[in-house]
Amino acid sequence: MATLDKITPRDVDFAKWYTDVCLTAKLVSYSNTKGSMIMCPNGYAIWEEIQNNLNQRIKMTNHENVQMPLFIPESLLNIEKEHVKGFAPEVAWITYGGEEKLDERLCVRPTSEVLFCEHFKNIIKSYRDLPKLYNQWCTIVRWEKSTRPFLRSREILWQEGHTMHSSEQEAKEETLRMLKVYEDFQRNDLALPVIVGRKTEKEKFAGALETYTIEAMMYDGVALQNGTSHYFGNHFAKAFDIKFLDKDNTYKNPYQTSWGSSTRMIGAVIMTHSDDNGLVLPPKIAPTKVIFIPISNDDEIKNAINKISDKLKVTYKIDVSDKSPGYKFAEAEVLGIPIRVEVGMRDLKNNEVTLVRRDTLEKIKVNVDLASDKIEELLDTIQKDMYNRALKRRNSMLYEAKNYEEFKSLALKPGFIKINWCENEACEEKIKNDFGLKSRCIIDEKSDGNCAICGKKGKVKIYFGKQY
RNA sequence: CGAGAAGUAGCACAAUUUGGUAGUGCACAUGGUUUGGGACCAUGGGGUUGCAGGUUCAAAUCCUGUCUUCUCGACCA
Repeated sequence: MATLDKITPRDVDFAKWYTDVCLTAKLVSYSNTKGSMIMCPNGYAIWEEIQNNLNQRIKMTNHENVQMPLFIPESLLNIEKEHVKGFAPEVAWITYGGEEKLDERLCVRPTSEVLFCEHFKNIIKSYRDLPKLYNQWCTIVRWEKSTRPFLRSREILWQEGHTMHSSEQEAKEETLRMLKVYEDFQRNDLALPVIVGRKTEKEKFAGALETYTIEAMMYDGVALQNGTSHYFGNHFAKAFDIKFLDKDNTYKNPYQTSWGSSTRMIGAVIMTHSDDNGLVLPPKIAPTKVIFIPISNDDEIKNAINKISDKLKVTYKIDVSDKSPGYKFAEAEVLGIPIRVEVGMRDLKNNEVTLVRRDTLEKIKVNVDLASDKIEELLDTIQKDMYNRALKRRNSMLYEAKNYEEFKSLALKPGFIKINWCENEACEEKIKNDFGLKSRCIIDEKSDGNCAICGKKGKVKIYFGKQY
């Protein structure tokens, strides 16, 4: 049964608090291979909720799920030069099959662009075959040097969409459409007030022409990149010789996109919403929305619970273990269950039960007959309140700098700094060297002033911030 | 990958300095009494001290290597 260890307070040691929450809520367990975590039932159930919600959105936008191979032959990976250059330092290689050394090394996919391209080459012949809108849920491997549960691992659970289009414009629209899908999902379901924009040349995906990103700000003001959507143009198509016969009876190379999001989103949810008592889950992705805690074994209590739960349309649990009520309260909080219902004789004398919100720990007494309606209403309220609270906190850590001096005075504060930028990489580099901050994303393709770093003409508005 | 720290039962720690064959609390199991914020009593089970070598009559303890975790840096769609 559950062991509830003390969680290091969030404001004492944020990093320790984070791992304490992950372990105490039994989301993950360390394995004996660095960077490969065991996702325990509590953690995996959250991932399943995320998958269900996001998968539905992916299907609604007409994408089809497929499953591609785990391995990429070295020669295949090498076809697109920029792409290899970006990924080569972090791929894992298979060099032996059983006892035999392989003639050609196999790379464990760090992302699947080349696999999809190789396949698209075979299945795309005509403009009638386009667009191809594929997605897959899978694991990938990137040999990261330092790892942390959910935030950075070597083995990553994610989804990756890969699409091909007959026109540049359609592909660009797809890139932005999926960015919007991620944004809506993260705002509405994960209650994360994300910042959305374009990555700089320096920060974009290896091989992409444009990379768009979903940036979330954690409780401590540090950024977490929570999903990306890439526009590739047709240079992978050219490199892989993917072509289709268009209406005008000429061969053309299709235009490509890809987009991905991973279990890192769970890390973002934890680092945005959780507290010193443990996990706080947004109701929409909480595997269990409601837990009933009978204070004693009286039949009257059981009856009241059944009466309420029978009417509930959301997933619930009844804690019938023989732990003390106080222990059950604490455990429900560690697990982040949005609402717990305390059912005891004292309240039942007035035909009432007590609802306790996980997000605020507020206790609300309600009539037994009205409880189920009230619970479902309260779940919506909690979802909204969690978003608004996170939004308020994030906004309090957004700054703007007009010049280098202002930037310098803000650089050590937790949060993001917005500036006008000339789009010169030297300025981006300078901020990184001077303050250790990297560009998050370009949020406006126009500027309203000079570059805060060099003072030359500004071209765009961009956020800078520290990242996980 | 560089610098630093740690690893003893599920968890937190003791025994390491001075080598002598591992202990406490919580958790776990059984029975009973309890139950509105981490219950109580009784009994019981659980360890090749991360792993591999070495030194020694003898290693949790000393030495070497290695793995994992944590912190800072570098790296990182």
